[in-house]
Parts: sequence; structure tokens; C-alpha cells
Amino acid sequence: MKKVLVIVGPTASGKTSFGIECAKAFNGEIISGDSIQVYRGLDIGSAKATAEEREMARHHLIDILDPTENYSVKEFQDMGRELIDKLSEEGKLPIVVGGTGLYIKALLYDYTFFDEEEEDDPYDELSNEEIYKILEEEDPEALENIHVNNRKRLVRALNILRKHHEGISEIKDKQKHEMLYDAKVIGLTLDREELYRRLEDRVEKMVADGLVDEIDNLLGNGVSFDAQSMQAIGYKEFRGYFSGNRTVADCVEDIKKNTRRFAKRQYTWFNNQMPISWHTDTDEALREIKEWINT
RNA sequence: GGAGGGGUAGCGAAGUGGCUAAACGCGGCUGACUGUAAAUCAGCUCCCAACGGGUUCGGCAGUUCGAAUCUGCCCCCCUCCA
Repeated sequence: MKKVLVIVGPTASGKTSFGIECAKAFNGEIISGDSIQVYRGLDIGSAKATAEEREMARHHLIDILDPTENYSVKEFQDMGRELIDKLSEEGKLPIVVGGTGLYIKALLYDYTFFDEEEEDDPYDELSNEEIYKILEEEDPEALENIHVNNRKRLVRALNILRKHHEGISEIKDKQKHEMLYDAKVIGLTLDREELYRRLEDRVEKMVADGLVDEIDNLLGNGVSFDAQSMQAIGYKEFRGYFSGNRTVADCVEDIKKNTRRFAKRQYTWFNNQMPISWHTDTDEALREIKEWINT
């Protein structure tokens, strides 16, 4: 099996710099496992690796899309796997670095997606309860982890049923739920309070570094707040500011709050969805990686 | 010194005799997750040895079968007059 080093953790845990350190130490290249850093022009708010950092190690899947385009786990999975193959052939270590849990899991495990694009929500006329009822009859297993209030999931489950004549639960049942690679998944973590402090400092720094101008430019270039890219934390919160009814300070508070919650959700995902070797100390992490490389 | 308003769980804010450990919002915590995932959704949030028990609504003392809700005194805060 191909070796893949994976570095995960909540936002602001130091993944970027540790990834670069590993790339240098193990002759690797970085594959970004991040749903926002793919967008050109969303630099400050997405905490993208800087130009200097990208000089130090080759980065993939960053700046590959226009902010008006959509991106999804399927595309990430396809491109990521291709890169893993290519790098492995070249004798380089693929290093996946990112905080988007679903993307990383879908890359590593045999999640299967269909080729066609997703429709938005073609069931205007159906209430959540009605969709729920249909699923209850045709794919009850899927409902085990979909709540009635979660329309997005309800719609998705029904879409699959309608188009492919099998339930989402059947699709899952066909999978092995094993990793496709010899992956070493390292999680970077730190004390919660300290993380929160760091998050907040980082948000302040983003604003000082020109986040508001960055957004202003995006808007000037025809990117709307409705774009998928603009749903990112650090961007969506400024909608009120640009429509004139909120101050920058208000927006910044929202960004901090949303970032805290996001970090929490990342922990929930990584703690419960994949086996991860957590580290506070990068030297220890490095040691563990060395051992794995040599086996 | 005088007149009025107010002190409720981490914060904001309802409640004005029993159905109230106390609505609701915020914040926080926990969890779910197979195509928007930095998204979407759910649960918990006074304390505990917890399908039960223990302490609460500025403080103390009362009224009452029963009080956050009524009475008295005290403390603190705000506005206005002096």
C-alpha cells in the first residue's frame, strides 16, 4: 500500500508549518485537504500558506479555483487520489494537510460518489416531514443518522434514491470502511483555552493584515456573498458590514465565535470518525512519523 | 436629604402566591455527519453518589398549608429633584 502522511487538527493548531517541516524532512509534497484554500483570492481569511511557505515545500490543491466556482468532496477525492499516485511514483511522500474532516476521510477510505452534479433542492413542494416519510418506507436505514430538521441530508438521501434506485445506506453497506492507503494520521492539538486565545489573536491579525480589503476586492470582482466560497468563516460574517448595518467590530466578534465553534466541530469529527494519533509536541510527532516511514 | 426605577442561573431577560429548578435569547459544552462540510443538524447547560435527592431568584426576618412572586427592615445599583 502507498504511504500517505496525513496531518489534521483544528484550525490554528499549526498544521501548515508542521506540514512543511515534514515535507522537508521526508522528501514530500503537500496536498491541501481544505475546502476553502482552493479558492484564489481568499488568502487572508482562509489562513492559506504564504508565498514564502509555499517556496519551502510544493503545495497542491491550493488556488485552483475561481471564487465563483463550486467545489465538493468528490472533486477533492479524485484530485487527491491522483496526486497520491503521482507523488508515490515519483518517489515522494504525499502529505495531506488539512482540517476538512469529511474530505480527508473520503480520500482515505473507499467512499464512493457519483459523477454527475448535485441538484440544489428540487423538492420545493415537499416538507421535511413528507420527505422523511418517503424515506421511512424506501430507505429507513438512512434515517438512523438524519434528523427531520436536517433538510440538506433529507434531500440528498431522496435524490440518491430517485436517481440511482438504491438508498444511501445501501451504498454505504457496500463499502469496506477500511483505509485504502498505508496512512499515518497525525493530529495536532493543544489546550482548549490556549487554542481559543490563538484563534482570536489570529482573527485580529487577519483584520490588521487587510481582510476587509480582501473581501472588498472579491466583491469588486463580481464574487457575491451567495457564492459557495463566501460561506467560509471570515468572509460570510462581513455581509452585514458591506450592506451597511454592522460595524467591523461586530463582524469580527462573529468570526471569533464561529471559528471557536468550527474548531470544536473539527475535534468532534477527528475524535470520532477516524483513528488519530494526537500530539501536542511536534518533535514527538516527528519521531512517530520516522518510525512509520521505516517500517 | 427627597422622589421614582431596579437587583432572577456565566451574561441578557421573562415570571408577580401553587402547574417553576424557574420561559426565551446569548455564551459554553457534547454529539451526528458518505457531494454546499469553514456547511447542515441534534442534545445538554444550578449542584450531586442523580428515572432520585440537595440548594436557589440581593440579605435577614415575617405572612401563608404553600413565596422568585405578599409584608418589614437592611445592603447595593440607576434616573430625577435638592
